[in-house]
Amino acid sequence: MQKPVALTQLRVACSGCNLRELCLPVKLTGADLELLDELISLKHAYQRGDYLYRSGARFQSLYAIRTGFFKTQVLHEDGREQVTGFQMAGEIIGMDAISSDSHACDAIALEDSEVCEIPFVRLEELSRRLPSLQRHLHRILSREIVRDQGIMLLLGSMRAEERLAAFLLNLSQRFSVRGYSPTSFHLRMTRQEIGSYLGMKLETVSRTLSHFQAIGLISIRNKSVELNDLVKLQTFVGPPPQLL
Amino acid sequence: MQKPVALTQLRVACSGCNLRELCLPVKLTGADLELLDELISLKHAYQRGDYLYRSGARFQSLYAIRTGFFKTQVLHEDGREQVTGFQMAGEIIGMDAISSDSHACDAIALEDSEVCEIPFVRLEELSRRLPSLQRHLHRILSREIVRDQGIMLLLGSMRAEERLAAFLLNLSQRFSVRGYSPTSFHLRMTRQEIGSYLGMKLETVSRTLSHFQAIGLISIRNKSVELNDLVKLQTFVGPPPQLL
DNA sequence: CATAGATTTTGACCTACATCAAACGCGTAT
DNA sequence: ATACGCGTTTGATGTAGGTCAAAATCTATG
Repeated sequence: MQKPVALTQLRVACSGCNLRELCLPVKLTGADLELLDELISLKHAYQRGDYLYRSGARFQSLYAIRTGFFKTQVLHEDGREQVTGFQMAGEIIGMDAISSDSHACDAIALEDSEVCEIPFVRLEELSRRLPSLQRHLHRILSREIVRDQGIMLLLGSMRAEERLAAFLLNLSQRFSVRGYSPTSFHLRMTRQEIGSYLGMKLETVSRTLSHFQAIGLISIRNKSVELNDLVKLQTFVGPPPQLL
Repeated sequence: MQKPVALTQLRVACSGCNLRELCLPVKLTGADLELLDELISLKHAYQRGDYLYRSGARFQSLYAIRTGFFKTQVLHEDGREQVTGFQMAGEIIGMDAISSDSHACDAIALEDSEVCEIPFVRLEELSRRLPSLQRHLHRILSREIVRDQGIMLLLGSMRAEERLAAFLLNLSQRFSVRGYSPTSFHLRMTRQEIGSYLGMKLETVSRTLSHFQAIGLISIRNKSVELNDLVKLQTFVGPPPQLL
């Protein structure tokens, strides 16, 4: 079931990684960066559908996504699932597991992906020696908290149209930061997964996307989206005009 | 507006605090605990309605709640608000601010409260020297992430009845850990605040509570609740029986 | 302790979204 | 090429919870 194929052990380390600016090494330089390189030597490849980790599994490492796309989900014992996030290159995953030494959610590859393993005990050691790394680790943890709060706002107080608009804009922004087009991209997840993430049914996702397309806001065919008007899309995040 | 009245500077420090087991000092002993004491010397008192901090304010410290009750909320620019949590004694608040050096939410006292200020830079310094403190800080940050994921599950995939049952059980459990009755307590928040937190309108909160009372599950009068059957309440968290 | 304002409850009605169902498109295997 | 299966779209209908409104109750203040 789990297929962590150890990839090239070639030193394609942080110092040479083009995600340096986004990922864990932010602001590290020279000798400090080399110390981090030593720590993060293992790369693993995952195929679409593979689990990076499962809920309940013993916690040992954080993972930095090098390439590809993951989703994280929590399962309620009654079988209901909630997608808690979609992660892309440069993002760190697995932080929920620190609190209990075991993973609190599943992480599943949505396409063929590569991750760097970050043994957490060693990361803690190193961050004791490098204050700037320590600070950055804290920022990453905190950023996750802020992200989650944003999703609470979305789930707790937005309507379906707003949620979907916010979702598309969020993806757009993240692709943009990574040098991809902010207006044209592939959704790696199903309507069902989007729906789970946004607290709505897949049919509602589909209908709402169709509606956006009908009014010319987006063009969508299967998993390819084109955002035709980012500014107008932004106005959909917020109460309908007549209520202002 | 903000009234941080510096309280007694008497050394009512961590080492003598009865929240020691719940709060930041977990597992610290002897000399290490004294180092933490030095750091956390400032106590502040807040009255009901006071802001502990506001969204956008510069980040300097985390806060440990000594006594009282707070809520945190994020405001959407259009005025909608989402309550993101209710915090009680022994809980650490303000961690969302680490990522951007400014607070991402408001924290407001729901009753007269006291907090210990934890200057974050100094906490980082100390946690570089004390691995067990470092680990605990990471756990606290991670625990917040897990908590938020639980709320996502709640908001994204539960019905009103389930959310409210889960909410009451969560409070029950937290009071219990603190030595208070798990079956009889005061809600410090309004129906509106509960509703905001749980993603429903105050009328729905009120109706659902009335319903729980009608079937003998709880007794509620204003803000005093009595949980008459914790086990049965638990069965309300989960899909309705006919779907199993 | 009287009054005003907030909070809560309850009722009647409405709507956004869910549910159920059918048809369609597309990728993959035979 | 054909068929199977999964994901998606679209339509028809149902309902949980929202909205609006009024009454009841609580709380704070002079």
